Amino acid sequence: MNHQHSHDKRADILEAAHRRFARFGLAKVTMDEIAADLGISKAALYYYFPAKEDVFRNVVAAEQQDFAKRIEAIIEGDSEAPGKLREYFKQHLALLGTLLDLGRAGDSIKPIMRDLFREFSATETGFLTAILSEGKRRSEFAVDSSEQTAQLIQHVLQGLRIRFFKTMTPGELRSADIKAYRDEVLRFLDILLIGISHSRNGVKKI
Amino acid sequence: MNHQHSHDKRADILEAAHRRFARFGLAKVTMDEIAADLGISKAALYYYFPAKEDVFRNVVAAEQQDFAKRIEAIIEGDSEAPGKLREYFKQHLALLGTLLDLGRAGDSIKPIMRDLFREFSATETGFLTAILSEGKRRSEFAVDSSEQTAQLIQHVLQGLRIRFFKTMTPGELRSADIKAYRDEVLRFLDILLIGISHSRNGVKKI
DNA sequence: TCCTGACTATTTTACCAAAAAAGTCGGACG
DNA sequence: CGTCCGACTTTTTTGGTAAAATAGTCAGGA
Repeated sequence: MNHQHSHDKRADILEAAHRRFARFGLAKVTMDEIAADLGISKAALYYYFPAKEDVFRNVVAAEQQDFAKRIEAIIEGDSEAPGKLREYFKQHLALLGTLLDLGRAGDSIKPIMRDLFREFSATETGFLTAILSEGKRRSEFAVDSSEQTAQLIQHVLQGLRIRFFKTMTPGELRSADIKAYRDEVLRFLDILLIGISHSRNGVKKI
Repeated sequence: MNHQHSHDKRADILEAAHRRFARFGLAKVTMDEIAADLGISKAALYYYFPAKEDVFRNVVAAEQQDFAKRIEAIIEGDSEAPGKLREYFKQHLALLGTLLDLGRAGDSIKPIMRDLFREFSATETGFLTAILSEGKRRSEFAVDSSEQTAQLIQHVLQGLRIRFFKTMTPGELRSADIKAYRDEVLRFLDILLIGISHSRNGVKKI
């Protein structure tokens, strides 16, 4: 919208805040520190943002919007629906990696992150529904309800994510653990792709 | 097994404790109350159980063992593997319903429940692996690794469960919500059964 | 062996005061 | 006017402590 040469001050603040949040987490970053990083006073921050939480939300929302942009591009593309679903999963995992840093330092942050994810989940369901619907239209997927299936996929991803971080957060999470998580998500994707593929047979629903 | 404590006094205690725990949760039940229910002194409880937590663990473990018995019977049975997997899911949901009551009153209980579930998860993976392996042997299922797939299934179930209670526990959970959860698990089962069915085609793994 | 009453040890709760951080405001400066 | 600061007020977190509640122990009795 307004990126002329003059640095958008809000963007600067968001960037500085992002660095701090990624390193220490919401609770362990003070507004004074962010202000000091930028060489301005805390009061200046409050000129641009009404609250600390608002700064944090904007940092996360920015990442989510980048993700949304990438997914929209994928949906617009002309590959087949299964390929799009694969791409979606790939981007989803990338987003998670980015948000991983912001989400540390638990407890005080949890309700906020929950909010952020809940709001964004509607968007994600929309994307998944779009991909599934297209696949259905093109006879690449066979699903009863694209909406319902999209929601199931999202809930499984969310569930695996929550489960993962619930069992891992004690102690820093090693990249090996993250890889295990990635692998499991991709294994789910494989089963899912067959499970919703159009050319099914041999299984009777009871 | 038990000629230490002759009669079923332990069972009596477990039963009384179960009633209390199911109604109020671990944190809101005192040993004095359980003892009073049985008309004995608190010290008597400590004759049979070394700690309050141990009583709780035994209550939960009893339910899990009942579940294990039922699953073993199912595995021994002679139905087809997909049917066994369906039965497994059905029993799994039933177990969850039973444990639901015990698991209320959060925070103090969480690490204990986590322990209980974690220990039991090895058993559950074993059951799932057995069902999947049999299906594979009988050419009813096509899975690369029964073990890995069993683990994935279990993690998805665990994830959906955690996700569900994480988003629902504020406020009492209504039976309508539980039904939504059940439906989602069963929808996952449908996709899973197709996804691992032997007669797959038309989808290339990339 | 099974249990009790009376004990001790530990955990939870309530409270408060001090410190830290969030958030506000009148006014300066270009 | 839009941008920012210093000084201010308000809210939240922290730390410490005492009382209450509850877990857990023990010597001994039936």
